[in-house]
Amino acid sequence: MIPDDLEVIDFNRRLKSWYLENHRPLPWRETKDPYKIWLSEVILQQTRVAQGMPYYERFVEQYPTVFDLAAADERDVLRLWQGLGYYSRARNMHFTARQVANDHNGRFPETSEKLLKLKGLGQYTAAAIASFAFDEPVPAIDGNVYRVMARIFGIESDMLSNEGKKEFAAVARQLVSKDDPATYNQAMIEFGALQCVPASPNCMACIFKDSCFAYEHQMQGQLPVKIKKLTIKHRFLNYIIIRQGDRLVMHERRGRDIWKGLYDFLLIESKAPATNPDSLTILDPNFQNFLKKGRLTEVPKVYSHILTHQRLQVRFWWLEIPETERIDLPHGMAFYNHEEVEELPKPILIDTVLREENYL
DNA sequence: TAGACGTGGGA
DNA sequence: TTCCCAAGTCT
Repeated sequence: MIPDDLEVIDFNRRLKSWYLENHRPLPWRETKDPYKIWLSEVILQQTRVAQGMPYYERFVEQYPTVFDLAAADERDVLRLWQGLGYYSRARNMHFTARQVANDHNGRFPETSEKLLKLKGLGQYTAAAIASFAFDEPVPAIDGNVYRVMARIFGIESDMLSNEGKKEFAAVARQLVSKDDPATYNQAMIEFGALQCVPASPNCMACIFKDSCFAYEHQMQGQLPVKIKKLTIKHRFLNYIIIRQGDRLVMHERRGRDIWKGLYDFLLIESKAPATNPDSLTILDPNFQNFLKKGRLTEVPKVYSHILTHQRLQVRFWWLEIPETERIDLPHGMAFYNHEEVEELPKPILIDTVLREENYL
């Protein structure tokens, strides 16, 4: 199971030659700039290359250096991030940019140990940056690498458990090339992404088919072992889009719920689908007040939005307030004109609805 | 430390 | 439709 030194040398030689012939030319691989490498790594956390690529291009364009990102408003950073998901990545990235700019003269720490102290950088990302930008011989273990190691070396422990992670890390430390850790880590990741894919890998075309544990035992479908218990919560969200002229009432989401830092509308959450708005007045006294001042129209379509741990069923109502009415908004809520609404960071669901309703 | 955190794509 | 997955991290 644990490879000996000779096996490690052979493995590295084969892997590197595969990488040199087969890797994709990705922009963040053309640079040693730790800032750009960091941007790409954060963007790619739990994200496919195809999905992250346009965001990477836009961030580099908009914020060419860590100082540019540090100088930006968090709101604008979130807006540029809109649609990528896991928005804490954007908030942490912005925080870290300011820290690097202000406390480190714009220079990123050069070891994985120090990088690990920065917000938004865990074991994987710290190792990735340390090896890619500074050639530190540390293994960067992401989902691809877990899969490659589990299959080739037959590691059957749960990659999501702490003991499992330790076992993988121990093997990974043996494997990582001391001469060229940057290429080694890129190669492991790329090999997992292109050849040793999660579903139906083409093992006939694999350079390791003569020595792969999973192939030998036909366990490609069982490895790696991931034991996850995921409970899906169903929620019913009812949004009142208060509108006066071209202005909408929006507010920034705070607290521990989803979409923190993003903007949405007056939200009334119910325990069951709310078919008539009257039932919502009981749940929200503010709504009752607004209702008297305007005209309510329902958006007929019911939206379903799926998150990792939640399944959202969402309804929208427009509440049109005549220009002559003056209304008091609850704390944190404000009117935003058309241009401002466009510029605000919003959950993709909100953006979609505003487009489908021909507001944006 | 187990659970939470987005979105889109493919089988 | 439903499920799983995708360059993980935070609390």
